[in-house]
Amino acid sequence: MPTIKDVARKAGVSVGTVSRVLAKNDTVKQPLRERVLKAMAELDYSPNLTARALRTNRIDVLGLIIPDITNPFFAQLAKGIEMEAAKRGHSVMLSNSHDDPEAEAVQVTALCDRAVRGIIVVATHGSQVRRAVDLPIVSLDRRYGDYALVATDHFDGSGKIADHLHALGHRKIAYIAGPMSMDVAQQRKSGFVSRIEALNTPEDPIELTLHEGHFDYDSGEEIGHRILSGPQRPTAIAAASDQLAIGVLRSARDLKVDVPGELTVTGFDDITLASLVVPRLTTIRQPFEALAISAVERLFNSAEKEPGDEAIAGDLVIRETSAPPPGAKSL
Amino acid sequence: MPTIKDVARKAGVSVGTVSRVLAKNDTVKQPLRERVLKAMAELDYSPNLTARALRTNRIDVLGLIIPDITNPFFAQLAKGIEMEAAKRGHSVMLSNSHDDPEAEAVQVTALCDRAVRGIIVVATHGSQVRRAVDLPIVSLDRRYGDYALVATDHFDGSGKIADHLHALGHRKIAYIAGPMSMDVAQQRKSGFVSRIEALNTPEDPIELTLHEGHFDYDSGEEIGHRILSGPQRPTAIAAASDQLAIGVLRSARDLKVDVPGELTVTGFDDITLASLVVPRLTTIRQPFEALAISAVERLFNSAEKEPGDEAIAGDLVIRETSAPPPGAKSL
DNA sequence: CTGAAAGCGCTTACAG
DNA sequence: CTGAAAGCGCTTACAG
Repeated sequence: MPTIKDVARKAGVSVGTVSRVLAKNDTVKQPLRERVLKAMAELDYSPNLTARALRTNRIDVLGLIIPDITNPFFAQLAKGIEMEAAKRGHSVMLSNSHDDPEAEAVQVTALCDRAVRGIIVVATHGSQVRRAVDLPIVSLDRRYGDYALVATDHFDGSGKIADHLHALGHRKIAYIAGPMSMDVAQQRKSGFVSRIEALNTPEDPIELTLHEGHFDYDSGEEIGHRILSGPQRPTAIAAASDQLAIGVLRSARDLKVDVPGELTVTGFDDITLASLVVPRLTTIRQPFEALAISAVERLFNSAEKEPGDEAIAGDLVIRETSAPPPGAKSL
Repeated sequence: MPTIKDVARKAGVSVGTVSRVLAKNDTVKQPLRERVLKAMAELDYSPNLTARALRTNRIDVLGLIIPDITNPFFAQLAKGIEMEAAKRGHSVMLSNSHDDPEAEAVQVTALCDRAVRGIIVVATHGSQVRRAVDLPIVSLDRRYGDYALVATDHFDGSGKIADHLHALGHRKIAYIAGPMSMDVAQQRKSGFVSRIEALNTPEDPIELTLHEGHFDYDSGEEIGHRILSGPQRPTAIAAASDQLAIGVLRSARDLKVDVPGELTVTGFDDITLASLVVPRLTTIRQPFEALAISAVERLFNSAEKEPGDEAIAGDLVIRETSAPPPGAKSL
C-alpha cells in the first residue's frame, strides 16, 4: 500500500502538501494540486484511516448495540441507521447484546475503546451503566441509563387506534395490554385508555374491558379465546402489539368468529407479518426511518445543547381487520 | 484518557515495560508487573486501539456486506457472524448493499480502507469485483467474484425433501422451482429432480411435473392455484422456498384443499413464518450457525492453503404440512 | 502558498 | 529482564 510519502515523492512535494490536498479545504495552488492528484491516481493511493484517526482522535464510525438483530423491528432500525450513517460517510459497528445487561456493558466499553464517534443503544431490560463515558450516547426505543431517548410515541399511536375504533362505531371494546413491567406496555395502554375515556360520554357510552398478556402470539391466542368465549363479547379487540393481535386472529379463526365481519382486531408495530396474515392487520406503523434518522442526527449534533427525549408519532395503517361493528348503519 | 505514558510514570517504569505487560506473553518480573497492573487499575487505563492498530497494522474488526439486514435469513447470518467474531474478540462492521453492485463495490473499498481483518460478503446479483484487494474475502450464500463460497447445500437439501415425499408414499408430485436465472434455484431444482429420478423405477413409477416461479408468496399462490385446479392434481407439491410454499398453502385454503389430508406441501429455508403459519410448514432448515462459523473461521485461517467452496447441509424439519397421500395404507 | 518538523499512542527490535 | 529509541502514516501549527 502506497503511503502519503510515496505520493509526495512522486509528485515532488512535501507530505504536508499532499495532506492538504487530501483535506480539500486548504488552498494548494493549481499546478501543485494537479501533480499531487495525478500521483495519487497513479499510485492508486488511499489514505490510511487508522493513522488519520490516531492523529485527529476521531473516527468515522458509529456504534450500534441492539438486543437481537434477528428481531425484525431492530433489523429495520439497524438498516435505517446504517443508511443514515452512510450518507454521512460513516460506517456502523454492530453488536447484539442478546438482552444481556452484562454483554451490553462489555460492548459499550469495547466501542468506547475503539473511540467511535458515538453509540446508539437499544437497551436491554435491566441494563446498568457502568462508568461514565465521554462519547455521545443516545438511547433508541428503550432507554439506556440516563441518556436521552428517541422512541415511537406509543401514547399517541394507541390514541389513534382508539379514535379509529370509535369512529368505526365500536362501543364495546377489549384492550389487551402488554406486561405492565414494560414501559412501552404502560404507555400504549394509557394512551388507549385515556383516549377512550375522553371519547366516552353519558349519551354515547363505551364499554372497555382491560386484559394483560405478554408480547407474543400464544398470549394473544389464549386471551383472545377467553374474551371471545365469554358472555359479553366485544365488537373490537385492540391488542398492544401485532404479535398479540395475530394470536387473537388465530383464536377468532378457531372459534369461527369472522374478522372483520363480527370482530375488529387491531395491533401495534406493523411487523412484516402484519400485512402477510389473512385478513391483513390494521395497526400502527412504527416510524423506523424517522427514529433512525433522529438517533444518528443526535450523535452528530451532540456538541449542541443537550436535547431531551423525543417521541415520534407512528401512522395508522388501515387494512382488513377493522370494520364497523355488526349491525352498524353503513357510513 | 490516560495513556501508556501516564501508566509508566505512575508505576515508575518505561513505556516499553507497560506495553509488555499489556501483551502478556512477555516476561516482566513479578514486582514490576504488579506495580504496572496497579497503576493501570488506578488510572482506569485502557489502551488506545487506534494507536495499536497503526503500529501493528492489524485491527480486530471484520467487515460484513449483505444485501439487506431486514431479510430474516441475512439477519440470522449476521447474528451468527457477530457472535462468532465476538468469541474471537472482534467486532463487525455492517453494510447493506441494497442489492446494488455499485454500492457493494464502494463498501468493499471502504472496508479495505479501514484495513479490517477480512470481509464476508453475501453478493448482490451482478456484483463485479473492481480491483484486487489484499484482504481475505469470503463469499457467503451468494458468490462474490471468484472468492471461495460458503453456502447451504441446496442440492442435498432438495434431495432430502424428495426422499421424504417418496417415503411418505407420494408418487404424483409437482415441483415449483425458483427463477432459473438464480444459481440457488437451479441447484435446488436439480437436487430434487435427480433424486426423484434415482427413486423412479418401472415397477413403482413417479410422476413429476415441473413449474417455475419467483421466490415470493404471490408466485406460489398463483402457481398453486393453477396446479390444484388442473385435471391431474398431484398429492404433493414441493416448493423451492418457504415463501413459494406459503403461497401454495394459501391457494389450497382458497380452493378448500385440505393440507396435509389431501395435499402435502413442503418448502425450503425455514424462515420464521414457516413455523407460524397454519398448518406449520415442513421444510429444510438452512444451517445459519454453521454457515456463519465457517465464514468467520475462514477469515482467520486465511493464511493457510486456499480452501475451496463449502456446501453445508441443512436439516429436514418435519412439521404439519406433510403426510402420506390420501388413501395410503398407514405406515 | 509550501516545507520541515513535531507528535498522536502504541510496539518492538536493539542494547545492556 | 528492562530501558531508550525508532517508527507506524498521518495532520497541523510554525516559519518563511
